[in-house]
This record gives sequence, C-alpha cells and structure tokens, in this order.
Amino acid sequence: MNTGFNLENFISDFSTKCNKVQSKTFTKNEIITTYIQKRNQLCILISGTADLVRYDLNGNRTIVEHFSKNALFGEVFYNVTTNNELLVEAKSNCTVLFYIYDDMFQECKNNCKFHQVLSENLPELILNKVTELNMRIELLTKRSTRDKLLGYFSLLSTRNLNTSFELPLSLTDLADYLSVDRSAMMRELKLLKEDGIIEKSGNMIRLNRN
Amino acid sequence: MNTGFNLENFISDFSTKCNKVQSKTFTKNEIITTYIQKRNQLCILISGTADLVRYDLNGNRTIVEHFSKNALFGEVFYNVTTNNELLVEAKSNCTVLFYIYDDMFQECKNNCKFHQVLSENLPELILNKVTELNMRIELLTKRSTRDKLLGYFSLLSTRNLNTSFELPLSLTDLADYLSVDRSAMMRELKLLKEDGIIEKSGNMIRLNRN
DNA sequence: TTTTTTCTGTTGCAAAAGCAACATATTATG
DNA sequence: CATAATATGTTGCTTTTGCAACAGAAAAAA
Repeated sequence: MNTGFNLENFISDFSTKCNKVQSKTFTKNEIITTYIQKRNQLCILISGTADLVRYDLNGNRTIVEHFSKNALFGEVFYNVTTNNELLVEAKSNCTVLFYIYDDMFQECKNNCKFHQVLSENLPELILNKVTELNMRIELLTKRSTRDKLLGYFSLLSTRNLNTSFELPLSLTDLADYLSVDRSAMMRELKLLKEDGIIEKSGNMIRLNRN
Repeated sequence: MNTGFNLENFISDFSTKCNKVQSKTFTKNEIITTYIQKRNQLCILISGTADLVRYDLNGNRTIVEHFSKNALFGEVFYNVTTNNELLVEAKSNCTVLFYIYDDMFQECKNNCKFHQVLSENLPELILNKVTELNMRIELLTKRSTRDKLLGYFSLLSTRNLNTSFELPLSLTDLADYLSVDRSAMMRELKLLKEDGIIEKSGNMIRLNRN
C-alpha cells in the first residue's frame, strides 16, 4: 500500500514554486487551523503530530483524529456544522502544507510539477485515511470501555508486530480518543492489569492474550 | 461536490466490456460479500441499499456502515482482522459492481474505457466516503444516547432541508448504527418526545429545536 | 386470509460508566 | 532550582446504559 514516496523531501523542493500552496511550521500546542464552513481547505501534515479536537457545548473534549506524518485533514473531509468547534492542535512541532481546494484532482493552471505529484499521490493518501477512519469506527462501536481498550491495544500490537508497544497518546488523550470518561478508563485499565490481560510500565504496554 | 456523473448508466453501457469487472444483482437480505483478509475487493453499489454489518464474539450486531447509491465498499478500505465477521447485507434489491484491486488508480492493461472513467471518478467517490465516515465518527463520539439521536436527527434534517424527515433505518437498525442498546434508545426516544424536542409519527420525525 | 416472523414499545433490575474531588507524580517553565 | 502546570492514579456516589423478558403492532410469508 505504501509506495515509499517521500512527501517531505518533495515539499522542500517544490513548495515555494507553487503560489497556491503555503507551507507553515507550528510549535507544540499552537492551533494549526479551525474548521470553518464554506472554506475548502486541504492540509497535509509533513512532519510532527497533531490532533483534530472537538469541543462540544457541554465542554466535552474529543480527539476526533490523531494525525502523524502524511496525514490529510481539512474541511474537504468534513461537513462542518455550527454545533461544535473543530480545531487542529499541534502536539509537537509541525510542518503543514495548506491549500484551498477548488478541484483537488484538477491540475493547477500553471501546470506545475507540485500539483502533478500531489494529484498522483492523493488517491493513495486518501485511501489510507479511509482505512484509518474505518478502524476508528470499529473501535468506537465497541460497547464497553474494556473492549475499546483491548481493540486499540490489539491494533497497536499488530502494527508493531509485537505484543509490547508504546502508547502514542497520553492516557488523558486516549480517553478522549476512545470517547470515554478518563476515570472510568483508568478503572478499567486497572482491572485489565489485575486480570493479567495487560501489563503496563510507563507508556509501554504488553498485551498478554487475545 | 457532486458532479452529477451517473455511474448507473455508465455501467450498463460498459460493464460487459471489461473482463476484470463483474456486475451482479442481489435480492433483499442476500449476502453481497464477506470481508476477508488478503483479498482486495472494491465494490460499488450501483442501485439499492445495503449495510456493512459486524458480528462480534459476544453476538452484538453493529451496522458499521449504511450504503446507498454510489457507495464504495470492500476490503480495500479495511484492515480486516480475524476478531469479527464483516458482512455486507442487501437491504433491498441491489446491483453491485465488483472488482479486485491491484492498483486501483492504474489503468487496465486493456486500456479500456471502463477503467478510464472509473479512475477519473474514484477520487471524488472516495472523498464523499471520507466525509460520510467523519460524520459517523462525530455521532459515535457523542457521549450520550440522547446526543447521538439528536446528532443523527439534526443531520437528516439538514440533508432534507426540513425540520421533518423520514428515518431511513428501522429503529432496531438505528440502535445498531448508533451502537447503543435498542431498549435504552427507545427509552431515550420516549423522553425526547415527552420533552417536546421531537415529534414522531410512523417513521417521520420532526425536530423542534436544535 | 391465516400464520409466522420481525419490529416497536415497555419495564425492573443489574452493571457499567460518568461525575466530582482529591492526592501524587511527572513534566514544563520562569 | 523552584514553582507552576499537566498527567496519572484513586474513590464514593449518582446516573445512565445494558440486559432480559414480555406484549402488542406491523409486515412478510404461507
């Protein structure tokens, strides 16, 4: 699935050559963008990690998506409603590519190399995104906190080709990502340890069975 | 976003002309496909409606996605795990296009018109799918059954450009789609009616305030 | 049309999750 | 280094949700 294409190198070569595209850097905790209706921004995370965060009217915070290298985000993928605020927050120093989508798959009038390479690679990047989203839905539809945790751990374990793996999120963020109460999640985590299903030291976790 | 391109007409013209593609019809409740690892099937729903359904080890049924005209599905979008079974079930009579993806965005060796048109349209179809999935995640991350119901109703209301709209799913299926217990959902639905927030007659619903 | 199946609506009870509040540990920041 | 801020870990209590079971309505099948 992964062609090994390196957007990062590509961008550093070409980003200045296309006037429709902006490249910006952000430091940790800075807000990269807010989703607003009527705009059609497409962003690519070139380096660093960031979260798409929603704050609802009750003040609940949800990590809607967690982004790392090569992730796509922006209003293009979203029907933005006015009911809640969607922000992308940098979790570490980030480089992000912005552009406004008219017809994403149509080439730039300038016929520039940048757009050519981008449109060749977009379908694959988007397909990865779809897979990612489906995985997330699979987690969210699990009925109990325990199953959500185990589902998530099992995924990380598979990706890491190892029963041990590192948590890429803080526990606070993990709760927001799995859309459960943090204290309830902590309680369940404790039970999983007590039942010998997982072992945890620091942010390393070992999944014993399943 | 919607180009108005009519796949249905296109398929009836061209489907027989490409040997890598199969078109099949299904009657209600038939199983269209099961997701299996190692295959890379891409399917397009040409007409009818269908559900992607997951049965987990506890016997819980979840409607992972609900498909209508022009929906894309298949293993291409999924990291299939062995933990649970994923089936696509026809909810009405359906016509479905199947093909095995090698490189979806590469043209057929035969250089056939079919693949050309398909690859021109796939990015847009996939983009719609991403929007759909994000919407679903938004619903699933809501913390209470009430918020899930209201979020879903609000969406249907917006789509229908009207405070009144028809439920496209049975209540049983809606519970599976929102990933909540049916009886709990019924209880909440009753409360929403009592609070005057919604009115319901048959499968028509009116949303009184947001 | 009758019978069977599926869907809707309801309830008591048990279990799980959420809330609030706090202590401690760890990590940033002046 | 000292202090502030953030993250982790824990608990009692309340609320919500899930489970199980049933009855009636509607739809599908015989």
